[in-house]
Amino acid sequence: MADMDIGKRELAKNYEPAAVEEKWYKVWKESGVFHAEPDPAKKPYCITIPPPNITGSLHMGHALNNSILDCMTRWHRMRGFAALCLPGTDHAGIATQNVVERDLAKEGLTRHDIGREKFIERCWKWREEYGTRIYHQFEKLGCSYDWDRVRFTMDDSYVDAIMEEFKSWYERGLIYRGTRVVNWDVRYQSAVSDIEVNTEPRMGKLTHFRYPFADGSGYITIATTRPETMLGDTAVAANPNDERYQPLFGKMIKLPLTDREIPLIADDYAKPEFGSGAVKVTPAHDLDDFECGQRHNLPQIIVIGKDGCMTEAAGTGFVGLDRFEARKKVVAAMEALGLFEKAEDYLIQTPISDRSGEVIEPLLSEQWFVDMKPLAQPAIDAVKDGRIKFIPDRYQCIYLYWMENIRDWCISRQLWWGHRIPIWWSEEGGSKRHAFARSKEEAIAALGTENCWQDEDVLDTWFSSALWPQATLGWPEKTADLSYFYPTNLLSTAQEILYLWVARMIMTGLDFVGDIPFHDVYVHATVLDEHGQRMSKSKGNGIDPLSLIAKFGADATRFSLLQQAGKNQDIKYSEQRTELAGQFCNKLWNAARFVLMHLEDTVTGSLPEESKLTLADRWILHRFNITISAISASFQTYDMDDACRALYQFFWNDLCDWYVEMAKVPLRAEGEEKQTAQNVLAWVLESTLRMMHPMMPFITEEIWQTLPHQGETISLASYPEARPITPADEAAEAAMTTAIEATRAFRNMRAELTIAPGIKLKAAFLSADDQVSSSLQANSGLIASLARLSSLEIRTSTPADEGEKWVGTPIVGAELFLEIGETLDVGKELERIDKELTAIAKQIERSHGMLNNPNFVKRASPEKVQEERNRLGEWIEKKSRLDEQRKSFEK
RNA sequence: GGGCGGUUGGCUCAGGGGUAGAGCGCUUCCUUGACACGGAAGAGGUCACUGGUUCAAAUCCAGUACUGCCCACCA
Repeated sequence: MADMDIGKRELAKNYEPAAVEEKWYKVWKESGVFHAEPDPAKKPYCITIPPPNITGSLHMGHALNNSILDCMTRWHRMRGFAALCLPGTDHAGIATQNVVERDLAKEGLTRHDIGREKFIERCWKWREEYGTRIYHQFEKLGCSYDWDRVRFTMDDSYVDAIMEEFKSWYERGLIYRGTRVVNWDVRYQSAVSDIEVNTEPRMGKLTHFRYPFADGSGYITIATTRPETMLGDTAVAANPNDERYQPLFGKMIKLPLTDREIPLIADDYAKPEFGSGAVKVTPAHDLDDFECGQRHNLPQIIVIGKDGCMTEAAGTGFVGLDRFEARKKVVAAMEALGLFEKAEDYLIQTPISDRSGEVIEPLLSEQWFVDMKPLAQPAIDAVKDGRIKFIPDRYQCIYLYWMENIRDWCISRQLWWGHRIPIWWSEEGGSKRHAFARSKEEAIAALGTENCWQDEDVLDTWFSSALWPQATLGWPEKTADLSYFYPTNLLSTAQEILYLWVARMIMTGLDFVGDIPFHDVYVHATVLDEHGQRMSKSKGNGIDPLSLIAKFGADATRFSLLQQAGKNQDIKYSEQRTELAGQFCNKLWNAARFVLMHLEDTVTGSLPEESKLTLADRWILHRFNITISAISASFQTYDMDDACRALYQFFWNDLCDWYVEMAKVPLRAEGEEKQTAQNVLAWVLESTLRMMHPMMPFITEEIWQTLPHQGETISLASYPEARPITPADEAAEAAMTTAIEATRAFRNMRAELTIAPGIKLKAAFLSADDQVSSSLQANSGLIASLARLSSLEIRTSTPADEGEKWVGTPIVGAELFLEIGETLDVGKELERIDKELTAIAKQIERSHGMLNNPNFVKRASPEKVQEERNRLGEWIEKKSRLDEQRKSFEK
């Protein structure tokens, strides 16, 4: 290898990802490979990535999703689409407020200490410092995103979109002010939406109290899991059909611990079979009770305040107490009054705030809501009529079920970080008025008074992310981007934000832009730890994708995730998977080394003409063709796991294990034969790299650059396309199958008889099948080299018949023999034959069983029956030959 | 309580009416000029259970049992 040119091409023995990745990412980014512009000559392909929170750091879910997104983007880009993958971040109201407050706490401060304005400044400062960290992490993963178009949900133009959204819904009466029981997070002192609440079974008590009737005629027993709410009871309800209570309806009850009397009402919300059949009604602190209260015009008494402590309405004994303290005290007080009946252990489905982990307090409060029903219908239709497709399709049912039962959306949050609600208030003569306004000037104009103020609340984070696809492309302006790239093609995400986000994007897209926001919704698997547990900070079982990238490389990380991204199962992930993918990269690297080592400057990398190709050449080109067709089909349906499997098998088994081994013979030769092999090898490797590139961008670029290629970068090279399969392909496949099978059979005999691999043996074959015979003969050199044979000849009779020292084994259509002379170990050979005979006997039995079944012969298709007959014939033939061999060895 | 997945070799998973597949792990052999992060040859499974449909079921249907996820206001 003294040749300078070849020396230059030499690669290191092991693949070292770090430097390669940094180098190429920089090149790609700087040369504008990732940037897309509307181009009438091209078809658009667009993804707007799920914007991570500015508090976020790349986790396995991101790594998986963004591997998929980037793979799809790169695939389309290589196929000539104007491929845009648009990145951005979400201001993430609660999450960000949370971290900033924690940050403040380190200085011993709360947000109230510094005030709203200063606090928001701190939030912005956070976003400046940490809000774009994750971009760098996407770059590490190799994501080919258009960094010229990054968007943040609080960018000025994005805010314009939100204003437009709010204004439109407000003016159409879809946004309204309502007093409802909402999910109250006492830690953040804010409402949260239903979908931000998780129910968790927690052990608690079901407490039974006695409520005495006001007229002294005994008592009624009620059961509750939240005794402290009794202070706000305004009725007791029983089922109208409940005979026990029918005579008592309308009677008044003296509510203990208070000076109030409350009625016993009939409402079928009370289930007779539960507890005593009577239920206390607290309209201000329970959604059902609230609705029941509405039906009966009951007063609503708020006894638990926004801070989770008892209000004055709770009575002097309880005011100021924490709700859980109050619970104990109420029970004790009832006990003291002799009104406590019992408390039993009870598994309570407890609502927990997704963000703070606090027990949610249902609380009556005034909030802004969106009437969802009118928005939902078009979004239901768009999915039902197939304009939007869910993959896997089972998510369609889940989506439709939710949409058909949609509830109004509480959009106001009592937070500071977020989009301030663009509503201004004024008050005249005790009556409040409100109007939409983007600024104080607008508000004055709208309300006709300078004496006005803006609503204190901010919008739910999802109110802004609901606009993501259109707002990032310029809506409400009619931009060129919007008209070219919208609707986008793919939205890939985790299933937990199907409602929170996906459904709402569909609704806003249809409502504002008049078209769906994306065609495909791919819901990817959840990445679990290797024991099938959800990864979480508290469990400490999370795997950090950045450390995987550092250890094994971005390509290995991507490939290992894509490999497991099936449509049914969640992913049980262990670091070993990435390590294995890293070994795959190394294998690729070394295959490339091999190829480069054998390339000469005359190699063009273009395919030699058909007539010069060997069987091995024709076969590998056929395998490549099949593989590219399989991968393209899998990408089309988002079967990333299938695509990876096809790729892996082709590369490792077909290309490395067989083709490269077979190519070694002509590569050692001289002249045309050698050149053909070099060109085919270069062509196949170069094409394989392009085929792999969307999944493994870095290593493929690095190797591609050292091979004969066209273009500046593989990321803009064309993606290989499948061609129709020809009869010649099929012939090559058949002939190679025989050659491979023969090679395996010879190797197997050698191994079973423990013949040292280095020793070359004479081999022969016997075949009645012309095709098999000619194929074995034509490729005897190939087989001889792969199986380390000195020669391969055709025999017309079994060598064993002639008393020579041969051992034999059947393959499809032929019988193979190995001359082993004096080295034969008869015992081992008998063992080997017996093993084969046992296997054959099983097959014969099976075949016999089928063919002796008159129903099979009568009802199965004639082809199947014939197939089975042929099979049986073959097995019987093989058996008889082996039996003869066995006899000859027994002597 | 409803809905949806899963149950296939020791592990992780494909497959899917007609001879059970892969990777890892395991056993034996091999440092041969791409790669020991490698190569070759093996062992290993009545495809959760019970019924049904069928000439034929791991595969289709029904039910059961586990298991996971999503949804749900039973106090």
